[in-house]
Amino acid sequence: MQIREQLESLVSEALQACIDDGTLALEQLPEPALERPRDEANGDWASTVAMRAAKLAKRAPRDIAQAVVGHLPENDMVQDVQIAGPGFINITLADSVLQGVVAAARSEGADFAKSKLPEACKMNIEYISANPTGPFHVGHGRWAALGDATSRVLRHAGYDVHEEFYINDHGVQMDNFGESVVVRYLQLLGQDIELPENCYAGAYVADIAQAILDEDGDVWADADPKERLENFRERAYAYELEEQHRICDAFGTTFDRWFSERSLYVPGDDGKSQVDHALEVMDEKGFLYEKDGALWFRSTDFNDDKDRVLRKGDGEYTYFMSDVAYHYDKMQRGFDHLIDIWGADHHGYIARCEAMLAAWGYPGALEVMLGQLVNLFRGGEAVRMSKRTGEMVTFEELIDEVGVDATRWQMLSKSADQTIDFDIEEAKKQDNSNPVYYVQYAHARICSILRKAAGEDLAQRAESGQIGMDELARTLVPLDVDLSVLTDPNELALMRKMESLQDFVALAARDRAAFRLTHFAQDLASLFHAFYTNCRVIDDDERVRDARLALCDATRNVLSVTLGLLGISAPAKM
RNA sequence: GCCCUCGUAGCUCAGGGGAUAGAGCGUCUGCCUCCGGAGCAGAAAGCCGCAGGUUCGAAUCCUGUCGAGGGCACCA
Repeated sequence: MQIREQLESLVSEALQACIDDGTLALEQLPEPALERPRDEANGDWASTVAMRAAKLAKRAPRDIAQAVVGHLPENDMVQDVQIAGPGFINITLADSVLQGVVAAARSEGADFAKSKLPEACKMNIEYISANPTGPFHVGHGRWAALGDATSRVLRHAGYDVHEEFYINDHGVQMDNFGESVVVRYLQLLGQDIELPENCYAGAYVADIAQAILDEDGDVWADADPKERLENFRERAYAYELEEQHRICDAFGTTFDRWFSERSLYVPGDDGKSQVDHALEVMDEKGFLYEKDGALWFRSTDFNDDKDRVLRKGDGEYTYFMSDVAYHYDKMQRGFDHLIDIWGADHHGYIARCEAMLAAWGYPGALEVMLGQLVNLFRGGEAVRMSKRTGEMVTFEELIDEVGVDATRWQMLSKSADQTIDFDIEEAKKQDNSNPVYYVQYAHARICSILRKAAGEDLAQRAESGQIGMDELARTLVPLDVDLSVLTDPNELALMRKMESLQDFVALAARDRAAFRLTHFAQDLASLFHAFYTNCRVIDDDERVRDARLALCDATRNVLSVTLGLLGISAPAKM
């Protein structure tokens, strides 16, 4: 059982005892109301039940607190209980409990601070979802970092998470893209034609045209325009999709599925596409109607501002129709909960999407996480990032220049609700102004200490990659080493922080707030550096030395787990 | 006009209805005979945009208001 749960049951027992012997006049057993005090002088955990129950029990909060404390069962894990302020019941854990966390942090490895949920909710999380018509821009980078970290945090908190990338390969933009390549191709052949208004102007389009020219020569110059457009479009599409895969890989973002929008229009075994199926269901329920030659979804029945067009007057389906079919498909696949991550500029699209899920009888199944946009700067000067000007800074250029770890940190260290002003020069700095290196430094420093303590042989084997840091540390200090000498305030503070991670992850998952892990990582690194400064690890006393090495090793793993949840590496050297 | 996000230290931002509102950067003062100084310790710095309300208790919840950004297509 987790520490929190054990404390909750202790407080509940005490409350029940108070009610049973008439000390507290309450009909119902109140919640134990445990929280973590901000100031560690107030203990490791605190219950606010006395203040909460004061009104119902018609007693002063401090009296209630006194009664609860008086009825608290004896328990080895509690070292001290104090009543403070208006009626807080402050609980300090025994050192042995914290020392147990060190042992767990060493033995559980990547699973440390993981939670198991009684029923693992099946979640589908969709993010980035770009048009395959050009390179990712820095905004896509934010969704990549956010979606990836959110997925990792949710998974660590016990959810069953399926990550998905939706390829917008169906609309008119695909033909515009193909047409752009055609124009560049013909220009390369010396033809004097201008790029039409709605075409893509980026230099990458000319690169694709050049590649086709290199491969096929001028055979397309006089080809059938329709055939040429299709050929160029599909080749350009394949090329950009490959690029997007490559960049996601480079950034460390993996998807369980890349879902093609086109596939929604392809008939299945029964001769019907997913679009047909979704329309059928909505028609049966009476949520569709025709007006002005178009097919409409009566989304106003479900809180939308106005009804939405699914099929236009010209017979083409809208982008919204695709999303309807796509989300229908997701629900058909058995997910309990859908998360879509979108930019704040898509805010107006939320209501109609929620409406369609409500129409099918799944109100609340769709959760849209909105992220505010990213503005790019270089040394304080705004940098343009428009896809159409051809003068954009792509996401790939950004991670090449800044690095994956620093880019992820920059994208994740703020709440998704905050606009990011990403300054390339600031993010590039490898000095103390960049917290990602402060955290990584703590990890590298620990590895260095472990290597030093392990002696040349082991250190050599670790550096050549023959053994990992885990194995080195376990060879150096066994997992069941005596930790009872870890009682210095610096040591206790470090252990307390590690103990809090599981709760922290669970809350970050609940609030979809992966960015909080950056703060945890900084706090933990800071506590380690303080411990390191004040407590000599490689001490003459063997018991102290071994216990402290174990503490270092535990911290190393917790830093690694925390950075791992953010998709950031934990280097053994830097 | 309507909808969403933000407004907290000089700057960038945390803050789960609870205790004296925190961190990093910047500024100032100290700390290297010893395990990685990308480090540590300390100081200065705030009517939490403004005004009401709910609550035992509000930076946090509600209403209004001012300011900044984003959005309100038979585009994708």
